[in-house]
Amino acid sequence: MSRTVPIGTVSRETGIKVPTIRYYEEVGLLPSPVRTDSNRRSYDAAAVQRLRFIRHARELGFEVEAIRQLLTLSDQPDRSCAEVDVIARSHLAEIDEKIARLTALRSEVQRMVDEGAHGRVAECRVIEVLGDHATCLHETH
Amino acid sequence: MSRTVPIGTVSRETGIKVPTIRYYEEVGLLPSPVRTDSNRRSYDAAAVQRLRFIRHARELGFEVEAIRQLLTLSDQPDRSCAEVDVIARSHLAEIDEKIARLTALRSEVQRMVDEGAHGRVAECRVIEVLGDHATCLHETH
DNA sequence: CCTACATGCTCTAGCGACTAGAGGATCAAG
DNA sequence: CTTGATCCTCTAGTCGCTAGAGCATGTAGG
Repeated sequence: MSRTVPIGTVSRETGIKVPTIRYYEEVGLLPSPVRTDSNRRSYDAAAVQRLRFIRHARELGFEVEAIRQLLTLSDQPDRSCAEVDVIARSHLAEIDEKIARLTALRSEVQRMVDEGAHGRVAECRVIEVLGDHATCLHETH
Repeated sequence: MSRTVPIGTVSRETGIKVPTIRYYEEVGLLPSPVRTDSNRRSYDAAAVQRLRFIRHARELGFEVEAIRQLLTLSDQPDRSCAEVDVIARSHLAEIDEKIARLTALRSEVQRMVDEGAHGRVAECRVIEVLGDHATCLHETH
């Protein structure tokens, strides 16, 4: 029927390393593919698509568990949409928090660089700055 | 001379868990403190300050290795400022990249939520969206 | 003074999400 | 037919912790 390809090709096409693909299979993100006579994994287009999805989701910060949930839901697309929405929304909140923290960090480090930059002073401010001031982030987690 | 306190107190004061403090000692972020007669760690104010620095730096996304560098430099504050500056600047670049990726992610997931939200369609778009579109981030790392 | 119980110690093992390497089989090209 | 790339399984390592076992101390109440 449709062409199937070996794991190295899939790796090249998806940008996911070979051992990582095997790892995804092991932890149940990717169904075990058919094997050739000589026991080699052989993937079809659907598997490649699924891996592409996994890759993007990982790149975008989803944890493997969240991806597993999304994939499970999408595999049985009935009572799914609402649940997917919940997962996506909670992830959205996470993202917003990460961005907020990183933005705070940015200005903190920027200040370090700015203040440290005029170079003369024997004692650099960096440690003080991080030791004393970064209190604004204390209860953010 | 100055009062020294046990590890539990330090933990409470810094918000770092006891095993984590011992871990930081093990990996060389924190010098081994003096011990009491009964072999218990006893920390002075400097150690607490150093731990506070470590905590903030970790919270702000510095890796342990970067923190080690910063602390090493600040321990010998001569030829240090320029180097600290280099480290801080390279971290600044990292942060900017992270923020950029997360912002892209945010709109991606937002779109997922928006498009998925009108609920009727039996087949949710989420997987497609992540599988096909997120290509904008491909070569960013 | 004795008993609880909290706190400390060391040591080992586990987590997530990979990554690297050993040691061996198989394939495709020259 | 040999070379080199690719594949297989398996084990162990990475980072930054975290949890637990099993034991030794410290502190407070009765």
